[in-house]
Amino acid sequence: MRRGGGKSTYDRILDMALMLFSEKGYKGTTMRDIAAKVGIRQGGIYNHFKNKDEILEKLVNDMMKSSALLSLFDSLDADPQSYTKGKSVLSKIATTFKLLSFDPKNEALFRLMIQELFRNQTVRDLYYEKFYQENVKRLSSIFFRMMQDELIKSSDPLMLANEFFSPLFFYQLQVILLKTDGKSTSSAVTLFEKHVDIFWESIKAGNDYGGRTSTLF
Amino acid sequence: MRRGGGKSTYDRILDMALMLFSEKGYKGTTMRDIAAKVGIRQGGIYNHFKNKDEILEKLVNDMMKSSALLSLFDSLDADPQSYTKGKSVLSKIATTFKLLSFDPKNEALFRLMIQELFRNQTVRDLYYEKFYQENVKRLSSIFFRMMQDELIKSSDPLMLANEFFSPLFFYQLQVILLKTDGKSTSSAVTLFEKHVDIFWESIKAGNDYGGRTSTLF
DNA sequence: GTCTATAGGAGGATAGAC
DNA sequence: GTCTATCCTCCTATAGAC
Repeated sequence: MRRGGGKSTYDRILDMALMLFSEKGYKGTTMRDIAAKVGIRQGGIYNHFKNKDEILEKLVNDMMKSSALLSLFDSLDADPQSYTKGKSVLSKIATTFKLLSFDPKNEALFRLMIQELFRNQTVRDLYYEKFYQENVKRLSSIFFRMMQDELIKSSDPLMLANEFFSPLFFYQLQVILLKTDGKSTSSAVTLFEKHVDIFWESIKAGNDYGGRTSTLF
Repeated sequence: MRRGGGKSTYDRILDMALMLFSEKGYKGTTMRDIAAKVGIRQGGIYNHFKNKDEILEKLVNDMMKSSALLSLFDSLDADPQSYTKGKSVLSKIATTFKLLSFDPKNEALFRLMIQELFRNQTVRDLYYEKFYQENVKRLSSIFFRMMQDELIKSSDPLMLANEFFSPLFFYQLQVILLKTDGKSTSSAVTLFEKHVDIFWESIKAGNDYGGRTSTLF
């Protein structure tokens, strides 16, 4: 560890490795590439990591602990009032997705995750349990409570969660792809809000009073 | 070319390379791996391809020409009656997505595409123009015609296309991931139909006659 | 067209001086 | 902890016999 805000070599290796892995893939990145970015010689990395795999493992394990999305869910859970607001909760979630697309660290993690999804069992398990299942479960309980409060129509909360989540994931992929090519993201960015608008209109408890959209609770 | 239905070595190299690339990634696959699967020696591949890159290029270029989804759109365009059926058109598209998840060749292409998306400019261009843009544009024109026929509510066709497409893409990813781990896909498979149900309910021209859902056409 | 053999190089990892 | 030097393995690609 170095003092004065400077990062330790260990941390710098992780940072640079993440950037390189996310750009060129794990196999496409050499220890020499990483060392060069860090500013040390290739052999120097082995003072901090046993081998290349250990760097990837450490990065993958850190993914779990740094989910800005789950933090948001936690803060929503802590505030019982939040569920009564209905659409604004969904907007907050969509906005978080949008902002994460522009966070360099999250972008790199996303790219790494996608690239290693089929090649790496650990990444796949992590994606499925901690990213997909966890987020959909959290969303599901939000929709369930909204149904209880008769804010939205009664239906399958888990299915709603899937339907709300999947476009957000997809739009984030689009934004990150556009950024990769240095293209404008302006049109893709509007998709997040529009998704919330369309989705909310389709689930909200009937403005069309007396319609077939009665809640069963 | 060999006679009698047997595939040429050239084609077998492409087939095996696609399978291996989709499992272990381009960089993670060696020429020896490919040769072993084909049943020839490593050097023999160079009688058919200049180098490893040329195999990938050929595979990538073939992706364009083999889109079962675009074939479906073409057949829909050829049948003017199809649009009047409304929901069944969407079901047909969703079912195609679902079936493609279980087509080995499509699955391999999907995996290859995802893995190379960030690493390979050509794959990225292809994904964006031929896969994303093209499909969304086709969907968009379907929704536009449905609006003209007052089958569905009036709104932005392009946005509807995005909202309809993105869950299908996402669910296909889930199915393929589950298959990768040999897990059951039964729960994921139902998502396709449920998506169509939910989506159609949210866009169809009002059953609630006289509501705020009037079409503007 | 496929084989063997090999060139040529890149990449991961270690040893030992400082 | 970082450096230099080196080892060794693995890989792509080529040359030439069959």
